[in-house]
Amino acid sequence: MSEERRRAVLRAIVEGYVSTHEPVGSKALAEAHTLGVSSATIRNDMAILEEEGLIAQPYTSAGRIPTDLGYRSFVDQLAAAALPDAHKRAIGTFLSDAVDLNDVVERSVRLLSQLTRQVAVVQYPSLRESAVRRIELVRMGAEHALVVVVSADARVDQRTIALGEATSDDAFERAVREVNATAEGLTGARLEAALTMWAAAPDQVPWAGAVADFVVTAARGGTVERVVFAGASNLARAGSGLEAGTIAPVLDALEEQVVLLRLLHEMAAEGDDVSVRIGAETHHEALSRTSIVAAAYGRDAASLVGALGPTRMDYPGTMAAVRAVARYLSKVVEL
Amino acid sequence: MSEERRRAVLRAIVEGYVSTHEPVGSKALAEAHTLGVSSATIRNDMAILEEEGLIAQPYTSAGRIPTDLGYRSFVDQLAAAALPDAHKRAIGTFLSDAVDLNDVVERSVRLLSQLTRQVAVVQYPSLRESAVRRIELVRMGAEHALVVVVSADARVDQRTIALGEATSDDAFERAVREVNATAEGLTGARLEAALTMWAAAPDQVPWAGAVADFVVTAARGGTVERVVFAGASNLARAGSGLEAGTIAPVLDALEEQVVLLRLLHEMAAEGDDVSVRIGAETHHEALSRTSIVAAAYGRDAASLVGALGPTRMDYPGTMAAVRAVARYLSKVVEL
DNA sequence: CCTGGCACTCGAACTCGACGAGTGCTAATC
DNA sequence: GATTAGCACTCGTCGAGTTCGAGTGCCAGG
Repeated sequence: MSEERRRAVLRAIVEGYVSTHEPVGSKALAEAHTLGVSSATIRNDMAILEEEGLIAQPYTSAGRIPTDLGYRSFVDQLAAAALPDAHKRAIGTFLSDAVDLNDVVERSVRLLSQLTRQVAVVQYPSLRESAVRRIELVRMGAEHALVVVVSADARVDQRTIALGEATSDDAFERAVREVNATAEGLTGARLEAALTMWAAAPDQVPWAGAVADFVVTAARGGTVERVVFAGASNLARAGSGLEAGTIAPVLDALEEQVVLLRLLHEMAAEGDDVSVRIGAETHHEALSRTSIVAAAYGRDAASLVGALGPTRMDYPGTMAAVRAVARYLSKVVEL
Repeated sequence: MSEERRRAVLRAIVEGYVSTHEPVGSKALAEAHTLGVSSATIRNDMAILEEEGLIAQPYTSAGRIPTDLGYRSFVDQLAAAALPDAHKRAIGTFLSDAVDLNDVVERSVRLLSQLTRQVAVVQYPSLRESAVRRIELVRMGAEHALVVVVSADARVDQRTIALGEATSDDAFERAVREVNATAEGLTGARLEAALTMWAAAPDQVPWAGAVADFVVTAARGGTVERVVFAGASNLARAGSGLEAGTIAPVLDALEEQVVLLRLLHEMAAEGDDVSVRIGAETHHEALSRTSIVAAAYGRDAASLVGALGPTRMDYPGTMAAVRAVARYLSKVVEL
């Protein structure tokens, strides 16, 4: 039954290449004697694996390295690995005393980058519709004001608006009282209707429309999606395996957010426990030499945590760490 | 008067090296005939400059490159350069429609990284003591609550606190009313006194102390200092001039914040319009191959914007861009 | 189906020499 | 005294040539 041994050969090649960063040859594999066959046999298996497109030779007489497809096959056959105890403890102590959402996200991303030695990525929890709890308006200079909306699910959104023309203190205070009275406790369509009516009142302040608009979008689930990352230096560190030229585009992609967000959304749609994109599977030029391991967390599993690194990464370890951090984040965020 | 010409030679070497990234020799300099003397004369000048420690040879028979000291001397003699019109326009359009403080900072840092083609750094405006305008408490699950403090100067601070034990809705609502009545409009010592008294009241909720503490720190000027950066890819891009191994430590330093903040503080203390640290002047191993150009902005010029790049950077251009962005930021933030 | 053996391939690493950019020094010139 | 022209010298870069060996594919025998 050589089929099974071929899988083992592939696994050995992936593991060997990941740890040494060098093409692995049949002889070395035979001498590791975990396979129990001679190098010649391994060579035959290799020839078949190569034909199947799972491994490749950088040049004629070198050892083999896995292709994207090879990693894929390897990953698909992977049983969930356990996370080292030390790491489990790290997660507990690291995240337990976070003081607010920002802090939770910040700590998570740092932690994950340290556990995986990759670039860690955390998407801010995506938010559901929520009732308005309190609206605050604060003057900034003569012509602007800051609108702060606190939602019932403990979120705070803020935005500056232009007042357009001078507004008396009285009118200002009245607007604050009124908008609170109008919006408090409402959601969705009813909120929108109430606010539109309020803004349209005959002697209303001219900037009431702007306030109403913002309150509605804030209640609808916040303003924009954001992802934060940490551990960028892991890309550049010696032995990351990324050539000098390929790291700048990756950093760009990370900062650009848009690309990354789309990719994370796609991965969320796959619905697996932990989802992996390898090399070209990211469908993005800049990331064609990197892989992403991501897992959903939070209410409705609507947001993602992930780790990004060279295709030649430690998949089992990374997957375990990402999974664990995602679970822990879920606990914290679902409060 | 050869002293003056020697300065010109140094300037030419710096400019040449910055633009070509290659050591510049006496012959090339003579042929550019902006100096009007022969290569032999230039060689003599070079020998003196080398003795003064302003330039160095990578190896015996190569051209010269400026040392940190050489750049320093070059920078100190620099007259303020004008910013290209195109860049001025860019600043206007880029920053004009920011919707809140985060947005302003985010846009600024992006913009500056594009203008300078370096890593841009913006420290969040540091904050002064300010009166409390409104305190909001939102329950999160059974055991936690979020405290939101809106200050009179349009800042919003938030933090989760543990409730310790079950609190009835009535007690919760009463606490909100009371703490607002107690704190509104107050600052500093009076605020602290009022809140301590409130928290110490006989039948007070057990978590009143935590709320009081946080409100006081929030009013005192916010929680922590933060700096954001953008354009990290500029470090890695081909021709940045940083060797492969030196960029990981720089990225680490950027993410670590602490180092960077300390450095920025030191630079702020110098009080110049635009302040420059070159190479080893940063007093930090990881940054010993990079320079930082920074300028203060905001009320009391208490926060900094800056650009960080290889010591071999375009100082006049970078300084002009940093200065311009700092001015613009001041306008926006001082509203 | 596995294994030992063997001829072959091809990149890495090294040596070698030609080349030339750049230098420092000296003596002549303004 | 400052500048210049000339010249011998240094030393890194570049390309060609060479060796070395890891790794391969294939074949014949178990």
